[in-house]
Amino acid sequence: MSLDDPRINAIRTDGDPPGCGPLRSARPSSSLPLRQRIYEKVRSAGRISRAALAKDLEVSPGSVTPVVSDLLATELLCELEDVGQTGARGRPPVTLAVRADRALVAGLKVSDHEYSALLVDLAGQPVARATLPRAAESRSVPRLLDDVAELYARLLATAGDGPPVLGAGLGMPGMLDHASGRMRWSPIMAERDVDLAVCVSERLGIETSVDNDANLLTMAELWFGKGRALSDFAVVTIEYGVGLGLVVDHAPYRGAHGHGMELGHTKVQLDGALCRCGQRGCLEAYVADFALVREAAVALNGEIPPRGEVLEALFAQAKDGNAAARAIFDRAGRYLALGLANVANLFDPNRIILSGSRMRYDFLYAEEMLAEVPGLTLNDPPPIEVNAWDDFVWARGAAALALSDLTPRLLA
Amino acid sequence: MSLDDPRINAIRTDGDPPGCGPLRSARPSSSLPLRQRIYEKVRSAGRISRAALAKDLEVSPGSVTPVVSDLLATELLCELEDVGQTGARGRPPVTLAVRADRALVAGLKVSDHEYSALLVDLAGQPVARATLPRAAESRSVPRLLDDVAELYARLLATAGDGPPVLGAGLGMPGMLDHASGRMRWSPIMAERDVDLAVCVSERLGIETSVDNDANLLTMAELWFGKGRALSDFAVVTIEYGVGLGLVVDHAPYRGAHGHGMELGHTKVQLDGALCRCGQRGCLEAYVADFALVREAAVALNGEIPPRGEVLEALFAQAKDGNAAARAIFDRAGRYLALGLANVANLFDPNRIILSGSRMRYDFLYAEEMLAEVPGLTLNDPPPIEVNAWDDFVWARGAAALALSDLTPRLLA
DNA sequence: AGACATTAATTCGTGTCCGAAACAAATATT
DNA sequence: AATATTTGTTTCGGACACGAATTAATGTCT
Repeated sequence: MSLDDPRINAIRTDGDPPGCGPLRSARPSSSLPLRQRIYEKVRSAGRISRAALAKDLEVSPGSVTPVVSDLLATELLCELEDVGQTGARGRPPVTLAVRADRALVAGLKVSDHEYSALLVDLAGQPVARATLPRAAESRSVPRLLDDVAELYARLLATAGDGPPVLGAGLGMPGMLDHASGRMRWSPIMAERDVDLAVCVSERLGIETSVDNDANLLTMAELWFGKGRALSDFAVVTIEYGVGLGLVVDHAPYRGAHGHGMELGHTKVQLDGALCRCGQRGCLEAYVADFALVREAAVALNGEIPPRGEVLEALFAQAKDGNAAARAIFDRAGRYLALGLANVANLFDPNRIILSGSRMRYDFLYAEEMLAEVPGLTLNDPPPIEVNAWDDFVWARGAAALALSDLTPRLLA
Repeated sequence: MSLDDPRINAIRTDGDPPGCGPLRSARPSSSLPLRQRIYEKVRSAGRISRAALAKDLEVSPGSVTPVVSDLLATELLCELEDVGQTGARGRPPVTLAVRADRALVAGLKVSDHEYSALLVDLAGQPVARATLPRAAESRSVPRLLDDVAELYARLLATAGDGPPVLGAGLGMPGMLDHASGRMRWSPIMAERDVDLAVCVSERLGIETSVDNDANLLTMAELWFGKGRALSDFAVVTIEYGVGLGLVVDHAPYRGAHGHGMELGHTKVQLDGALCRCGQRGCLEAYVADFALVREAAVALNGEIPPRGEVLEALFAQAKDGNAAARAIFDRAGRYLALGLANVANLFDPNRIILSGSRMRYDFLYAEEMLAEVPGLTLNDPPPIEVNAWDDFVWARGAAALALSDLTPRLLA
């Protein structure tokens, strides 16, 4: 099989490591069956030999061979014969890779204005994408199911014939519990306490996991992004509100109740600015869109641009030297720095990743904002970096969620 | 062997469950060898039959018998024959318990004014205690080692002859990394970056683990306190500063770098009150002793009591109707509530335990302070409770640390 | 060219761990 | 006394993985 063979995962050309998924398994050695550890290691590494597998997993070579043979026989792995280029002495290793074409999983993301979807193979490579505009009045669960089914149908149509789709992940804003599959509440839905995973699984006819959007982003960073090599990190995102995802010991941490972490509603000021949640002093009330927009009228001398363009106009003014506009962003930036510092102080992560769509952090003058953080943390703060993705990150994270839930079933 | 036999752990008379240690093991099933899981389960339960062991650990009864037989043979467990009181049909179960008298571990605590130490048996029951006043000038590592050795000698003298001491735990304020055994920095020491665990192990002649004081308290709650049955909780303490300990999935979480969490230096106000750390707006700068004391002069009309009695005098005045004194405590309480709310928002724990010595939370009018928290969290806050211990909690936590580190060695 | 070193992968014997089920023991109920 | 019920033990077998010896495929050295 050649490297161009579509069955194996494509070679990345950028500096990122190949493969997908966390670089080290979450559990300590010997918790999971060797079969799963080997498969996940191959997927994570992208391409790896048996000998390297044995060394990395700290098992004897004699234990690797039969497991790999079985995985080859069931066509979950394949051998790449023409890798050549040894240069070293000794018998050249046989490179292994996952059979990416054995199955696909779908990642689905519901947001307030648009649905997006991605189909990825078992190596995590996208093979198809689709979007669907969201009708504003679509706030009921039956309607949601219709929309998701439509989105999924479009996705399958785009992909054409191919491997079977064996799992899906679905994400949306709100309080969603991945473990139970329940949606407790969502800002874009009227109902509460819905068994969303069950409903969607039945409607789509495939096993579906659900999670909230901040956790999707965290999964995207853990599986495909800058968090793959880190044991403990935090993901902060600014979209509708301020979201937070945590990774503890290479695994996503969802708290005791399974809902998300609420960085956006941590209090940064007693009796501070009013927040959408009805409380005062929330970080969101200083950093989120609505917080900036509500002050924009002053800076723009009452010339309110059409809805949806306020931030852009304000940003242009700030760059143009408008002191009031600049002051708005400055304060938001300082408060965001404070929020990040608090995350660093409370969690002591390896790194904080500001993730999401690009512009948000431009608005906040990321460089200047980040420069404030060291003055607000007791120890040296962890490296903080901005990771800008395209609009399909969320779907990518949902696909990672589906993939991580599918893997045990696939290997069983 | 009767229940009065000193070899088994004493029966608790209060409502707490018997035994010590987390009620569920941190790791998923089958990660640790069954031998260790059984021993820890017996210790955790206090008294338990083989059949119950099999059911609780989800292993077959046939797997339990040989392991227990071996543990009986090596005198790590014992059978209690006269428990009787079956009342039920069928063969009465044979109750097992750990042989508490097989060995002891020491818990040592260094603070700014006093050293305290506790000797506990393998069931976690204290068998001896000792204290040693600390000389103010004692800020060097050699002197610390001398003092700790003296403390340990006193402890052994108090205990008299008995089982061997097989391990010790040592805690002090500052940034201590349990995993590496290093003290990066401590407010009560002049040196930095000391391999403390190695030094103390050599000096005392027994295997010693180190950790910071907030984590000791967390261990105490996890092993002996209200956290035993919880999977995820936070421990907040107010002593010299404001400390935080976290338990994630039944195991203490120490962050990526092994130092403690810095709740006391999370920022609750931009450009707020000046903190000892040199930054502004830290929670500590509103809640810790020094924050209250520096405002006391105003409330006490310049009549400054002798050092060390300021808080008591201020508290008395506040209770007596002094509005200024009351305002000082009120503000501190509100900020503490804010800090607790932030912990709840960021961590989503099962519970938050305010732990430490009793008076601190009286100062802060715990009831009224706690009533503020729900107004500051997005979701319903977790139950928050005050757990008041005596002055030996820290040593107790250090002993728990030693015990948890000793167990694998003991069973090997 | 051929012996040798080196690295990769397989085979095979062994041991550990644990589950399933049959069996033995000790009690209460009928 | 017979039976039901629950606890604990024994035995067999299977799954899993280690480790040593073996086979395989290359580069290096003389």
